[in-house]
Amino acid sequence: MPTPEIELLKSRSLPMLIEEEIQRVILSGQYAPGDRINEKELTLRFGTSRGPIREALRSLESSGLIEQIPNRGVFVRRLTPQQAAEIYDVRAFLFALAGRLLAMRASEAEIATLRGFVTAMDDAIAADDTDRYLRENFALHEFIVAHAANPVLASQYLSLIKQLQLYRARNLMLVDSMQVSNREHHEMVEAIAARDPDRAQAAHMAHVMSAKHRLMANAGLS
Amino acid sequence: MPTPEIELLKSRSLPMLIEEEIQRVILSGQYAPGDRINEKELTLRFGTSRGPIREALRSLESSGLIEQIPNRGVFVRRLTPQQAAEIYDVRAFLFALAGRLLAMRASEAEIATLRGFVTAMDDAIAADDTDRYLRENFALHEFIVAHAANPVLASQYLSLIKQLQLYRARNLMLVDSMQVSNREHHEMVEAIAARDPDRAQAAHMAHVMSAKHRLMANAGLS
DNA sequence: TCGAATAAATTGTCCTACAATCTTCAATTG
DNA sequence: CAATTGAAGATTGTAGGACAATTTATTCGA
Repeated sequence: MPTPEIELLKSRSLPMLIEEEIQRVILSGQYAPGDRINEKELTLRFGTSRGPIREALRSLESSGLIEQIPNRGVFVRRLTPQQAAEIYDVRAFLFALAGRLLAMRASEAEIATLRGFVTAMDDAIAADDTDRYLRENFALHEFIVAHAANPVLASQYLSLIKQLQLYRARNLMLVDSMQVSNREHHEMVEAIAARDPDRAQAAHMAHVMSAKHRLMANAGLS
Repeated sequence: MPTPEIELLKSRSLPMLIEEEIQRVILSGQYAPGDRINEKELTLRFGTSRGPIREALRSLESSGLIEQIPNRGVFVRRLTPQQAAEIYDVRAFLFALAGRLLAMRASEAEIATLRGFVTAMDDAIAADDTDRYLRENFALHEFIVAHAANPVLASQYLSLIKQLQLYRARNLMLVDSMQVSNREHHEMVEAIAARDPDRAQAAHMAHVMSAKHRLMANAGLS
């Protein structure tokens, strides 16, 4: 009886829609890390039977957002600082590859777009608009990865990003780190504009590692 | 009468076992890329109902071994040379990270093991024993990734390796390329032994890119 | 032989059922 | 009173039947 909103299927299968919705709920924080996810509750929420629900959960498991414990159910994954650090290392290398690839193939239009993001972030910093900064920041990163023309890379990178969202060290971006961060963005984009793969690769990797260190420092780690 | 199979069920769920078995069948080539996978056939093969089968297939889909087409079923994924090349690029960067991490933390015992692999491969080349070379080669790569102490890295790397196995360009290793390849292994291992992260990183990346180029050349591409 | 009509097979989903296991919570015991 | 036990109750894991929607195979007619 509930949720008639999921009538848009036909293109995507029901488990896929359910998967996306559960993912959305997890990433939005409605389900917190460690929370148990109840199948019956989901059948009520979506108005489907357990079959599609269980299929969706299987899919989510391989994406690293939930953990399945036999006979006990599925739980929203809980990331340790250690695990977050490991993800950052992998992310740095993937992002470095994205930067290198983009530097080798970026069009003038793409470069203009990239510069637009950086300028927008400069504006956001000047206006002390953290929300806007974060939005533009995410858009820049996503743009770079999406335009590197390597779907495998994009898929693995996005998977890591999602997992990192489980690690809410509630690190409120300080104006200070926004400035540092955007200086790094500037170097990344200029390296791409210069069509210098090595420089771009280094800049992209340095940027993620720098973000990692900022986060770890924030969390009181090394 | 505790059969081993029942014991396995304690630790791993039925869909997981099914998933592993299907994966084994795919990687062994029994199911070829493009083949359709029939649910009913699988229920007969495994003696289970469709539920666990479908769950296993969902899991396999996110691992990139199969593709799901709505209302048509699941098919063993078919990789284009282009896609294989993309996977190689990502693999190169992940492997570079593995090399770097291992160079920073390898124990004397680990280094000895690594040298053992390289020596074994030299022997295999001398004996023109391709099978043994391939076995040791796989073991070396796996060892490096497993001992880099980054589970996220290991998991993504292994996922790529599995996908690459779908791309059977039947590139029979030539003695020639075995020699080149093992020279690269030597440099990788010595860089690790020297605890030189930058050198190890470069050597590992170069090795994978070199393998990529050998494969692409074999396949008649650039 | 070709194409259309028909039959068969397959997927996607729901439902009910039930054993195995986990969780809860109250009664019992030390 | 705290800790333990143990019986309900809940939940997961799996089976199996059912059926609409869709795809694939087959047959038949032109």
